[in-house]
Amino acid sequence: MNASLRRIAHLDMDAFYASVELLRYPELQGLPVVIGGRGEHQPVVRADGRRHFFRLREYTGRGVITTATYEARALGVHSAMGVMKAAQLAPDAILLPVDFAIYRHYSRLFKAAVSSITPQIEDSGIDEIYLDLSDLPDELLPLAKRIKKAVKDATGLSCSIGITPNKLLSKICSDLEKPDGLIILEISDIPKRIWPLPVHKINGIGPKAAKKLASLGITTIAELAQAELSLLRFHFGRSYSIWLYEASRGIDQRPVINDAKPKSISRETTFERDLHPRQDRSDLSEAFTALCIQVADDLKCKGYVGRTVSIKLRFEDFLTLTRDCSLTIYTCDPVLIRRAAGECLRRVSLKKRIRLLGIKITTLCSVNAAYGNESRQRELPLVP
DNA sequence: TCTGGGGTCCTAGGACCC
DNA sequence: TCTGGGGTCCTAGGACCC
Repeated sequence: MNASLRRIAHLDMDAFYASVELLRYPELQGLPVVIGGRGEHQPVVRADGRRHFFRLREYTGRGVITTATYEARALGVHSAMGVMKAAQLAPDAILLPVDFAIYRHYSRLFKAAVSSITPQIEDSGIDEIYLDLSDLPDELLPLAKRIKKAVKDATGLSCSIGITPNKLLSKICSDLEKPDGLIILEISDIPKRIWPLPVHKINGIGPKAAKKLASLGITTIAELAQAELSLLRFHFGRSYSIWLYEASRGIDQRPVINDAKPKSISRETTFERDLHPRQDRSDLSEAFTALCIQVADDLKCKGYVGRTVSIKLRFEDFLTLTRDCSLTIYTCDPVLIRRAAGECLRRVSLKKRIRLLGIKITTLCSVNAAYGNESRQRELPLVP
C-alpha cells in the first residue's frame, strides 16, 4: 500500500456544545454565551412563558468555562478559564450549565450521518472524527461537501473539514477556516499553508514544548523544519525530537483506527470547598466510595473489567499525586475497587486539605474475553 | 476569585525472570 | 560472589488533547 496516496479527513464540529445549546435556545443567537460551572443555573421558564437565563455576574464559587460562543470569545473568554474570572471580563454573558447527555446525542447523530458515507471513521472525542476516504472513488471537493451536508441535515449544525494525505495535516487544516471551513491540501502546499503557522498549531505541541521551542528561537513550523535534528534531540530527547522533525515536514503515517478500545475508565470530583482529612473524614469517605461505585457502574455499562486501581488526590495547594495497585484478578466489583483504593490511600500522608479525589481503573479487558460465558468472578469471595 | 473532568501516550526506575 | 543483557510488569509522574 502506498501511504502517500492516502486521503484522510478531519471533521470538527464548530463550537459544538455552544451550537447545540443555541439549537434549543434560538433566542440566544448572536449573544455572548458561556457553558460551564457546576450545573445549577438552569434557565427558568417564567409565568409569561419566556425563558430567563442567568448571567455570569450572578455566579459564585468554583467552576471553569467548558466552551463559549464566538461572541463570548471576542470578549476574551475561553475554555478552561475560571468562571469567576470570565465574569469579570463579560459580566452580562449568558451562563448555561453543561449537559453532556444532549451533546452525546448530537454526537451520535453526526457520526451516524458520516457513517452512511464511509465506515472508515475514527472517534477522536465527542465533537471530532478522522475519516479515511482513500477507497472512495469520489472527487474530494464534492465528497467533502456531501459530508458537510449530511452532518447539517442530521443535526442542523455546521462543521469544518480538512482533507490531506494524513491525520496530522488534516487536523491542522480543519481548524484554519472555522467555522464552516473546508480545506483540501496536498504535500506541495505545505511550505505556503503550513510553515507560516505557529508551532502550537501542531496537535501534540502544547504550552510546555512551545515555550521551550520559543527559547530556542523557534516559533513557526517553518523554523521548526529548519532546525537541526541534533539540536532538537539535545533539548527534547530521542523520541519526541524525531516526532517534531517529521511533524514539521508534514510526515505522519498513523492509520485511521476504526474500533479503538478504552484504556482506562475514571471518575473524579473537585469539592465545593477543600476538605480536611480528619475533620471532614466522613464526607471524604462517602465521596471516595461514591466514585468507586460510579467507576464500577461505568465498567459494567461498557462491558469491561479492570485489574489496576489508582487514586488521585489534589491538595489545597494544587499539588497532585497518584497511587495505584494491581489486583490478581479482573473486576468490576465496587467493593473490591473500594478496598484496593483504600490500600492506595494508606500510602499517602494526609496533612493538607483535599481539593480533588479521583478513582481510575486501567489494564482493561472486555468482560467476554476475561470470563467467557461463565462468570468466574462470582465464584471469588468478596472477603478473602 | 485562581486553576473541571474525561481521556491518551510517554518516560523512567526497580523488581523479577531467563 | 560477581558480571552481563533482554524482556516484562509495576508504580509514579507529566505533557497533551477535547
